[in-house]
Amino acid sequence: MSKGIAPVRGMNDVLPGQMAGWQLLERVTRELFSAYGYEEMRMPVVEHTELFKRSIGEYTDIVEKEMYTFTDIGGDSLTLRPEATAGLLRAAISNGMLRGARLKLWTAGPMFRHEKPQKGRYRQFHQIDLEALGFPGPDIDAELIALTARLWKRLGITRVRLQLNSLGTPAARAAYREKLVAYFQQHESSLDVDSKRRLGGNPLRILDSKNPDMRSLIADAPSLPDYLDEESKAHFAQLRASLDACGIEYQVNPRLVRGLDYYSRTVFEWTTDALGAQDAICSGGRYDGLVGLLGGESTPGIGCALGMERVVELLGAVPPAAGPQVYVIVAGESAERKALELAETLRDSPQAPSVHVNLGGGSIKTQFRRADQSGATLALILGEAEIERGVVAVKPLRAEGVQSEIPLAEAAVRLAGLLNS
RNA sequence: GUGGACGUAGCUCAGCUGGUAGAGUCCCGGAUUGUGAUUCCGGCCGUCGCGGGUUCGAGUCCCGUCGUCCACCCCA
Repeated sequence: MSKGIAPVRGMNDVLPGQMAGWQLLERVTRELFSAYGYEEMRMPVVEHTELFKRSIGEYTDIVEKEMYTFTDIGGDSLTLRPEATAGLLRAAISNGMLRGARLKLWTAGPMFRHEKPQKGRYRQFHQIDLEALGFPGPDIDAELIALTARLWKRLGITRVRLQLNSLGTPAARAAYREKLVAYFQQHESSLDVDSKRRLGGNPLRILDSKNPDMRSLIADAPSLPDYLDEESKAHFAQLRASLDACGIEYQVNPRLVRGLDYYSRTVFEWTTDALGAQDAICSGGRYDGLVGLLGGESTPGIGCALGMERVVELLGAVPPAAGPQVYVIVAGESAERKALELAETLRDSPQAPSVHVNLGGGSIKTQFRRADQSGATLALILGEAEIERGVVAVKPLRAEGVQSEIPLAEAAVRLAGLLNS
């Protein structure tokens, strides 16, 4: 045996036993998104590096130190997407989908960020992403949030909390940022190491600090809501009124800022107390300037992304898919061919039951154990004795009942009767 | 990127102050001729994460490295 090859750090295999949760999430989101009028689309996993620099922001953690960037054979700088919004907008622009249109779109797939792996944080992770383009008002903001709230309900997830904030227009945000930097510079000596670093890059993130020593300093800092422009205030008030009307609980958190530069006005984040430190399961916001920034006709937009690994973790134990309806036990090598033939005949029949044939041999005892473990409703036993008489033995595995025999020629119909009873 | 804990059969783990690896489970076979639980018997499975060092001798001590987990950081 030669030496094994390890998986790439932070990149996980999803094994058959874990798929039930993923499939449940995928099925429920697909149905729900469609019901709200969102259409699916798919984009490449690789984009030009410039796309992410321009959208996410050159001085964000993601762009500065977390991107999988490489030069391809043609000499282009390409990057494995660290998030979905930029690529989706690029695709909408590239394909001429905007032109004043109102679009509701969703996509899902792997994203890549070179972070230190931790529970709920992986280097390849999966997001489901929703984007609504061309809707300026707070109505879409409210509907999008209502959709996510309904998603948790459908999935049976209860330990979640919604936080909400408005960052205002880029101009208002910039003005606030200046005030904030000035304030923290005055108190630079009391800043911790992380906050000093953030002061130059993303000073708003200082507000998010978990360091208790910073609490009083942060409490006295200029507050973002005081610097909001009138239109943003009105937008936010209408959003809140709509959420109230829909009975969606939320908490306004003036210190909720996002790590991506493109957000404006509404930002929101769903968190849970059930996952440890990586507690954000879905977050997003409005990005009215982003389409223009990427070279498209100025179009308002709002979107959000949910982390599939994290949500699947919250689902807990999802019952596995049902086993086959029948399991064919092959008594003796001489019956192998006939067993395959029988299975194919059954699959050809109008009833088309799900059939597993025992493959790879094994004693009768072992085959019965496999039949039991497969979850099959009925076991069929086919051996030389049965073949000679033109029958197959049938034994119920789940319900009480005795073993019987049915003619091979009528197998499909007779089995259908037994399975329906 | 920083700090801490951990890394022994496919899986869950035991292995005290260093003496040359063990249990349960899983899988396979058997316990009267072709029948799933349980029980019993037998079989299969390990370069003790990897690489150095100390020692007569290391799974057990030291260093490094890789990985996992937790927190910081970041974020979905």
